[in-house]
Amino acid sequence: MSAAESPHPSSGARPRRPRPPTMNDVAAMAGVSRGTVSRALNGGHNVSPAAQEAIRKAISKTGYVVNQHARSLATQRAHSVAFILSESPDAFFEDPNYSVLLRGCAQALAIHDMTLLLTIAGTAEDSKRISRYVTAGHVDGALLVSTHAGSPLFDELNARGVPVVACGKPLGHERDVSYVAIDDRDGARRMVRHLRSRGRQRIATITGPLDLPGGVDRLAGYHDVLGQTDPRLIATGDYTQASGEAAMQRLLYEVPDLDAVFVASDLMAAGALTALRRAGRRVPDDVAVGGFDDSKVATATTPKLTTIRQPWARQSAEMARLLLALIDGEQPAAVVLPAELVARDST
Amino acid sequence: MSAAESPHPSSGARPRRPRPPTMNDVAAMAGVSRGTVSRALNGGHNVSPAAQEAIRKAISKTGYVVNQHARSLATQRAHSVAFILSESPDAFFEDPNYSVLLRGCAQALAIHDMTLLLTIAGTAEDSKRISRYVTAGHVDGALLVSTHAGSPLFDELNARGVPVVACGKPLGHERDVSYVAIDDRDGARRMVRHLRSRGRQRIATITGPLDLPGGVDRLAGYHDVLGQTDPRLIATGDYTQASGEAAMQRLLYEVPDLDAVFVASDLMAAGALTALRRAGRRVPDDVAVGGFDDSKVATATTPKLTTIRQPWARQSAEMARLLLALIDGEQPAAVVLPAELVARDST
DNA sequence: CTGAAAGCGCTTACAG
DNA sequence: CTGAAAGCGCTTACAG
Repeated sequence: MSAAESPHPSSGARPRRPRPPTMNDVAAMAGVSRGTVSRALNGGHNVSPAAQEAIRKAISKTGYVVNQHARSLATQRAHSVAFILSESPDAFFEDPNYSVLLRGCAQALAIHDMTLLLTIAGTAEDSKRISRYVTAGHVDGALLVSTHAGSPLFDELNARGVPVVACGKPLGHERDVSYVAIDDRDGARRMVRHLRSRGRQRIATITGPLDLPGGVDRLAGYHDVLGQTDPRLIATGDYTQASGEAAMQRLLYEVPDLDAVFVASDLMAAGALTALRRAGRRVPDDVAVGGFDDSKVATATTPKLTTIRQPWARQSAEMARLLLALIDGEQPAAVVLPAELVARDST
Repeated sequence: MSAAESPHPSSGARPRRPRPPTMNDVAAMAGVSRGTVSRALNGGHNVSPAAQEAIRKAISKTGYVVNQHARSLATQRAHSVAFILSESPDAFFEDPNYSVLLRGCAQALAIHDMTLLLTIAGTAEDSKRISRYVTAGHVDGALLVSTHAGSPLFDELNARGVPVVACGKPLGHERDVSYVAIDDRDGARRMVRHLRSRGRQRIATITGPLDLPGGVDRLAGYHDVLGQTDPRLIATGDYTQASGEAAMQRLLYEVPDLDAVFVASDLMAAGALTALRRAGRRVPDDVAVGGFDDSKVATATTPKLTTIRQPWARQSAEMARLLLALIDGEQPAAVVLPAELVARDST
C-alpha cells in the first residue's frame, strides 16, 4: 500500500519557468555581436581584452549558460557520451563495483564538459533502440559495459564509426574495439599461486560466465599455474551469490577432497562460504577460499575474503581518457591495468 | 604499472562518421514536405494514411532517427532529466541499493523517451555547476538523490521553477518539493517491535547521519516504540561499515549489558557484527542485531541479517512517474511507500 | 579584432 | 490534410 498525500497546501499555480538568457542578451549587454560572444566562449581567440572583459561581466550579470542543444546543432557534436549497460539478467547490479565505475566515468567526463547519458540494454529490443540512438549522433561516443561476446552492439557501432571504449576485454573484438581491462588472467594466476603457497593441493575453481572475459581469462590464469586439472574441479557460475553457492555444493559432491577453491567473484565466493559452512567445512582450515573483485562483500563475510583488487577508479579514468582521445580522432588502443592480491582471513 | 598496447594493427584511418539522414531525406523519399513528416512523427494528427505509410517506409529505408538537439531547440524541451547525486563523502557508493535506484529510474524514463543524465555533486563547486546546468534548461527536470538538509540545490532549483523530485524526504523542504520516500519511521518501529518480541530488554541503536531523513526518521521510530531511552543507547554512524564497527564498540563499552541493537543500515550492521565478534558476543544469542535496507550485504554476513526491505524498484518507478507528471504541469505531491521486515538469523 | 549572414535539423502556427 | 516560412540559439567561414 502506498499513500499519495494530497498536493502541498502552500503550492499554488507553479510559476512558469522563466526563459533563460541567450547569447543575444549577453551580446547586447556587452555591446558586441553574437559572434564575438561565441568566440570569447570558445577559446577566446580573436577577441580583444576589452571585449573579453565586457562579455565576462555580462555573462555573470545575466547568469548566462550556453544552450547545449543549439551548440550541438551547430557543431554537430553532442558533448555527451553514452554509458551503455548490457545487463546480464539479474547478475549485473549485484556487483557494487559497477557503481564505482559509473561514478568515476561521470566525474572524469565532467571535467571535460561532457555529460554522461545512462542507457540500459536489458532486452534485445532495448539494445536496438540504443544502437539507433547512438548511431544517430546523439552522443559523441559510447562506453560499453558488461557487453557479452555475441552482442551486435560492437559491430553496429563500429560500422557507423562511433567511437567506442569497452570496459574489459571485448571478446571477439579485441582487435577492432578499444578497451581498458584489468589483467584478469594475471590476477587469477596470483590467487592460485597464493593458494598453492599455502600448501593447498586440490584447488578447484568457480568461473564466471564463459562468454564474458572475466569468465574465460580467470579460468585461463588458473590453468596457467596448474596446467590441465581434473575437469571436475571446474564449475561455472553466473556471478550471483546463489550460483556460487550451488557451484560449491556441486564441487563438494564431486570432489570431496578439495582443499581450496578460487572463485571468480566475491559475491559468488560469499555463496560458496555458505555452502561450505553447511557442509561442515571450516574456512580456511579445511578449505581455503579466494575471491575476486575486492568488493564490499569481501569484508562483510566471515571470514573476510582474500581476494584480487581491481583498480576501478583508475579504470574509469582511463576509459574516459581513451574515449575522449578517440573522439578527437586518435587511434584505437588497449589499456591493461594490473590486479593486486589482498590477503585476508579466508586463505 | 599499466601497459598501453600499440594501436591495433588492423586499424587504418578511422572512417569518417557518415552524416545520418535528416528529416529532409525522409520527406524527399516519401514525396511530402518536412512539416508533414514532423507531424507524422509527433502523434500523426492531420496526416493522411497514404502519407503516413510512405513516411513509415522512408524512415525504415533511410534508418532515420530524429535529431534530439534540433527537436529540443525547437520545442524548448530537453527530453532528458538529470539524476543529481549529492555524494556524502565516501559513504554514498558503498550502498549498492543506489545502483538499483539509478537503473530503475533510467528504465522508467526510457519508456517515455526521456534520457537520464548522471551528474555528481561531490564538491560545493560541482553543485554550483550542476545548478547552473540544470536551471539553464538543459534538462526538463531533476531527480535529487541523497541531498543533505542544508543543500542550496533545493532552493535554487525551486526558485527557477525546475521540476524536482527528491528521493527520500527532503528535510526542511517537505512542503515545497515533491518526493517519494520509504516509510523509514514505520520500518524502524517494525524492527524495534520485532526485537522486543524476541524478549530483548536493552535495545540500543546506531543511527545514520542526522541531517539525512534515514537518520532522523529511523531514530524517531525507535523512540516511538521505546519512549525516551538511556541516551547512552544511541550512537551515530555515517552509513559506512567502519562507522558501524566503531559505534558498536562504543556502545559495548558504555552499555555492556545491551542485548539488542537496531542499526540503521545493513552495511553499518556488518561493521557492528565485526565489533561484536571481537568482543566475544554471540549473535543472536547474546545480542540481536537488526539492519535496514535488505542490501546484498544482508545475506553475505554470518549470521544473515534480519532487516527492513525497501522497495527500491517501486520507488524508482514512482520517482520517474512523479517527475514526468510535474513536467507536464501537474501539482507537486509526496508519495510514501511501506517498508517490510525480513526476518533472518541475526535476531 | 569584429560583424553580418548562412546554416545546423527540427516544430508549429498560418493559410490554403 | 498539406506546404511554405519563421524561429529555436548557437557556430563559423567570410569579408572587412
